[in-house]
Formats: sequence, C-alpha cells, structure tokens
Amino acid sequence: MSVRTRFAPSPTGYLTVGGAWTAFFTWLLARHGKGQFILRIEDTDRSRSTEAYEQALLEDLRWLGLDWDEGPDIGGPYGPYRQTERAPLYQEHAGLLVERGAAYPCYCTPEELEEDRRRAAAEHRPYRYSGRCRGLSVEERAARAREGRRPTLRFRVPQGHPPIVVEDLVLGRVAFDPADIDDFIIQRSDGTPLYNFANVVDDHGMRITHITRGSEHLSNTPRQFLMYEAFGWGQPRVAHFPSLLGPDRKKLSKRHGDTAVREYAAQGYLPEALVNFFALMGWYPEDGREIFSVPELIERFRIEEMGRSGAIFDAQKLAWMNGVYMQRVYGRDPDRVVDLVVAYLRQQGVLGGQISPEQRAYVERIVGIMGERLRLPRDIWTYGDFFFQDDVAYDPQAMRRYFRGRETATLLRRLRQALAGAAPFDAPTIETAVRAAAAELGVEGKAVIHPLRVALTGKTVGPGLFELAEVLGKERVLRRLARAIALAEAAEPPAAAQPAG
RNA sequence: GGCCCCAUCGUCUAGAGGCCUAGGACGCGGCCCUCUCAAGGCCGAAACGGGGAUUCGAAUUCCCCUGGGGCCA
Repeated sequence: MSVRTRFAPSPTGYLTVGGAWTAFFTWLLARHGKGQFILRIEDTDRSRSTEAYEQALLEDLRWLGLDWDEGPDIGGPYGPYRQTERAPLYQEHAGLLVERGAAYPCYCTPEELEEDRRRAAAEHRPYRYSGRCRGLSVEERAARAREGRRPTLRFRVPQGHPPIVVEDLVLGRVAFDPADIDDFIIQRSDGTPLYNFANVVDDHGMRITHITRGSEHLSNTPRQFLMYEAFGWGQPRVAHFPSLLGPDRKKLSKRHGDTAVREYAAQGYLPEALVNFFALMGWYPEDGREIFSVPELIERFRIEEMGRSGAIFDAQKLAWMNGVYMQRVYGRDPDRVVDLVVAYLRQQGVLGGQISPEQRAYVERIVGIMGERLRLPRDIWTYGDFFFQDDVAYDPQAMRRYFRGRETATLLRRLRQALAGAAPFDAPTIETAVRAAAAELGVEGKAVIHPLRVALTGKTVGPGLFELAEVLGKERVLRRLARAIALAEAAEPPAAAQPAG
C-alpha cells in the first residue's frame, strides 16, 4: 500500500516550530514509506489568511528541505489544494449527508445555544445539545426558514452506536463512547464548512492513507470516523503526535512562544540541524546516536517508536547541535558557512553594500581560525568583534586582570618591538617572536600572551592569539599595541582602587 | 462540568517484570590538556509524582489519587 500523508497549515502566520515539527514527522512518514507528501492550504479563515503567508509557508517548508509531491503551487491529481477553492466539494458532500439523513439543518441561533449552555452551567450539569432541531418535520423547518433563520448543518450521531475504537499509530488503542458525543455542526449558517468536516472531505478526496496531526485533535477523531462511516468510506490510519511545550510546560501556540521557523533561518541556523533536532523530540533510535543525516532518518524512522508525552523545545541543545552541523558543513563546504556569516554581518550592519572579494576573503580567514567556537553566525561577533572595529571594546574585567600598570606597559612595549621585526607576519613567526620576548623578559609564555591578547582584542576569550594576530596584520597589531600601552600606563595609579564610574 | 491523552535527571530521552546500585545526550560543576575561550579526555551532582494491588521479584502490569495537556466551546 502506498503511503499518502498531508500537512495542512493555515496561512494565518509564519510556519512555527510547532507546525514545522508536525510537518517534519508527517513528511518523514511519507518518505519512509516511499509514498507521497501532500501540501494543502487550509485558508477557510478568509479574514486572517493571506497570500503572503501562504508563500512564506512554502518557502519555509522548502528551506527545511520538506518537499511535497502535490500542492497548491504544483497541483496534482486530487486538487485543488486550497480549501477556499474546494467550496463546491463541501457543499456537495454536505448535501449527500442530508440526503441520507446523516445530517440535518439546525435553526437554533447562537443566542439560544448560549442560553442552553448558561442554564446547564447554572444547574451544574454537563451541557449537551438539546436536540431541538433533530426531529423537525418538513413543515417545522419551513416555518423556521420563513422566520428568516439561516440553518447550520448538524451531523446526526447515531443512537446506540457501538464504541468507536481508534487504533492510533502513536497512542495505541483509544475507545470513545458515542453517547458522549453531541450532534455537531459541520456547516455554518453562511454555508462554510467547519474544520472537522472539511478535513474529512479533503483527506478522503486526496486519498490520504495516514492522517497525522497534533494530539489536540484526538478528541475529534471519533467525530470524523462517524462521518467516514456515514459516507461509506474506509477509515484512514491515524497518528497523533504529542504537543510541543514551552519552558513553562504549556503547549506552544502562535500566541504563546511558538517561534517562527524563519526566525531561526534569519539567525543563520542550519536547516539540517533543525531537522535533526526535530527528530530527537519524540523519537529516539535504539542505539542512542543523535546525529543523523536526513536519508538516515528516513531509513530508520518508525512511527510506532514515537513517544507519547509532550516535549519542551530545548534551545540550548539546538544550539549545540547547530554547532556540530556547522563543523560538518564547514568541512564539506566552507563557503556555505562563510555565506551565513557574511549574511549575519550584513544584517548587523557590520558589512554593507557590495561585499568585495577582499572582504569575503577576510571573513573566510576569520571563520577559519574560529573553529568550533562558531556554533551560530553570531559567534563571529561574540569572539571576533575586534576583527571589524579598530576601536576595540576593552572588557573591564580583562583589563583589571591583565593590565597591571607600568609593568604591563613595559611588557607590551617589548612585545611591540619584537612584533615589529617579525617577518613574514604569520602565526609561526609571531609565535617565535612572542616566546622569544617572553624568554628575554624571563617570564613564562602565558605571562605575555594574556596581556597581548587583551591588548589586541579587548577580551580573554577567542581564537588562538598567533592566528588572530596574523589575520589582523602587522599594521593593526602595532597600532593597537601602541594604544594599549598608553592604556596600561594610564591604568596604573587607580588600578588598585575602584575605577571611578 | 463531561470525555480523552500524558507522567523517568533542569531538558530531550533509553527502559516493553529480574541484564537497573536506572543508561545516553544537552546543560551544569570539577580535573587534565592548553596562550585564553571553545573543542577533546576523565570524573561528578542530577530522575522512576504519590498510594494501593498482582508477582518470589515492578520504572516496566492493573486500579485510585495528584499534576500537566487537550476536546466539547
């Protein structure tokens, strides 16, 4: 049997991490089964849906590498793939249910229903639909229509129906008692379909074999199964994924902390890292390995192995994983990492306009010496801001620790002299010069290396000193040293006391 | 309110009756390495929500409670 799955987002906002996570597993299920993945746009909420969001949704999905076989942009044999374009289908199917007596018009106004609900609450009994319109005769219906009432359509839940058993691929067997289910509305009085109903019509119409969605829809499943039954259709397989939670253990939603995927893209996260990270929320391979390529994921994924409990999105672990992927990508295709870093630098206004080949080559060298420190593009700044601004930001703590007045000034002066004579100005030569200077001064290497690092970079963290000095170049190194010497001397008298301000 | 789902370290999770003095990863702490940081190596702190029941034996099965999430809206 060929597997067909679908992802059906509403174009009312950007693709969020929660949505992308569901989309990913849905896609994985199709790819694992060598089947099709279908994209459907649920744009029935016309007031909030926009064309721009739809485009953004497609872009973000593509960025993640989730490709679809049928969708609004490429069409397919079971289209259209936008709900607003499928209105006639909903009408037709609603008519079918009415003909069969499986659905009936309900003339109750929202006010009347609200009143019922209020009374139920006041009397401390569960609210149930009164069934007021369930057995209306043709004349009674006509009379209500004459009053100007526009009916909704309700699905008639069969009385005495045996328990509805859902064999969920993730959750296992779940049984629902139909007696607990009220006749539910499938079509609004304006003729538009409700989510549950449109979903059934679309999923069946698109030959979806495996329905996947968030577990918040589990309670809808018996209703949908009842509709499949009324239509005389075979049931699809269903799988309900756990929800993604925020750090407060509350379900992530657009309103509540669910970040847009493009936010991560903008920050320069690697899509392969994000996808690998997604895989580990809810599913774990037997051997405890954590880094998987997409083809490996497709091969090894088993939906039966998915976890059932909600997971919190751990941004820290994502950052770690992104770092792992940064290294891998750098090893294979350094240009991609450089591109990401350049994009970041432009975005921050550090680089502007056309990037010259020289500028790019410079960034390339910096990226090269950053090594594993570069987990995200922004780390270029965290560890290497001094590469881009001559006006070095001296970390006060670093100054206090390594700038000890005249003593340091003397040391730096000696270093400056040694470096002035270093030729060529490359890391090995610089190292030799620095260590020789230390020996002459009768101190250990680190005793001069630390102050030198602070003098050149303003900080105590970052790439190897000799490498960064090389990239900086002799001219800048000497200039910065001159300034640092002045700084060190000036720092002397108040060094012991608390600096004012 | 009714119905449904979930419950192992801070987090992601392994675990499908004895292999568990509960394993891995991120994060955290320490040590080593080292020009710093990062990486790497070693070490460490850190969890089976509570109560019953079944069993020779329960993280693992069943029931109740509690907590969290969801649907009906």
